[in-house]
Amino acid sequence: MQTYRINMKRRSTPTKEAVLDVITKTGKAMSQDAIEKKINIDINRATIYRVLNRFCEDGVLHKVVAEDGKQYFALCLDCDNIHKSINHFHFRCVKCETIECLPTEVNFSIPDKYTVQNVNCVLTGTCKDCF
Amino acid sequence: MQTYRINMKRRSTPTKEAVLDVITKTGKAMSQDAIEKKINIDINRATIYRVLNRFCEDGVLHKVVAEDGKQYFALCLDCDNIHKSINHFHFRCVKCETIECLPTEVNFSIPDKYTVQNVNCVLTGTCKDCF
DNA sequence: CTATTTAATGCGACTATGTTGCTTTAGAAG
DNA sequence: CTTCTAAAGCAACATAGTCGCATTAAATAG
Ligand SMILES: [Mn+2]
Ligand SMILES: [Mn+2]
Ligand SMILES: [Zn+2]
Ligand SMILES: [Zn+2]
Repeated sequence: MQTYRINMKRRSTPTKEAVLDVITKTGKAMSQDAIEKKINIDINRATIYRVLNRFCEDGVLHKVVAEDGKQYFALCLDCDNIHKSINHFHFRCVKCETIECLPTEVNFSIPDKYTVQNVNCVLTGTCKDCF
Repeated sequence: MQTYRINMKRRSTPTKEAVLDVITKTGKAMSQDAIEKKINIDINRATIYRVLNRFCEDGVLHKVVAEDGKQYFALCLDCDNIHKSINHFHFRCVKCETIECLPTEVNFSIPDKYTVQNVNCVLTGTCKDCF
């Protein structure tokens, strides 16, 4: 057993605001480079990753790894409201290259003695806008 | 529409045999570097990737991308026999660092106008051997 | 307001992971 | 053996993500 304590000493910085802002406005899961491109101010690559990971630790964002091997970060607001839980499917459109959280819950039964800590499910294809 | 033709002119080489052999014996999904380490003969990195991708094209192997962003390759024999379809869950054990195909089928409903071409579902946690 | 503390940033170096172009090697078939 | 060309080797490249360390700048105390 391990004690887990959320770091409460977060400082509010322009970088954090900008990153969260662009993800919120886009309404999709975004990669580091997509965020960097869409943001007006110049933020270092490593910093963006650190900001994103901090947001994940704090439960503001959640991370998805698509079959392109890249990490995508999406708001967790959707998880609580629209989606049932954090275990929802994600959809990657090969045409518009966007990743979105689906309202579809991931259901599974797991063999005996297995313990699941994380779920990463991505469906790939064509989205409603690119049909 | 595009005509798709499977390349029938595959040659049998020691490399192909060795790669398929180690994957078969391990019985798990393996990454390029794991294969290279476990193989006795010295095979170039790029060659291993090309062999693996060719096997995928030919339906011998299938590829899974885990949340570590790496590609893992597993036998498709299991898909036909043990598993119901190619759309099965995969399990990544954080302790023994192995990835295996689960007999658990992936079921989902997709919103209207979405078309699914590929499914990539990985559960992470502790496997039965590491419990 | 200034001074102090330390979280956050920038920068550079570094580690994979995977791909591609091009030359060389070696299966398969006649 | 000769021919054809798939496959292998090699090197270069691209991208993704991390880490150490110096610097900057929020937060807070005084
Ligand atoms: Mn999501
Ligand atoms: Mn599988
Ligand atoms: Zn789309
Ligand atoms: Zn295990």
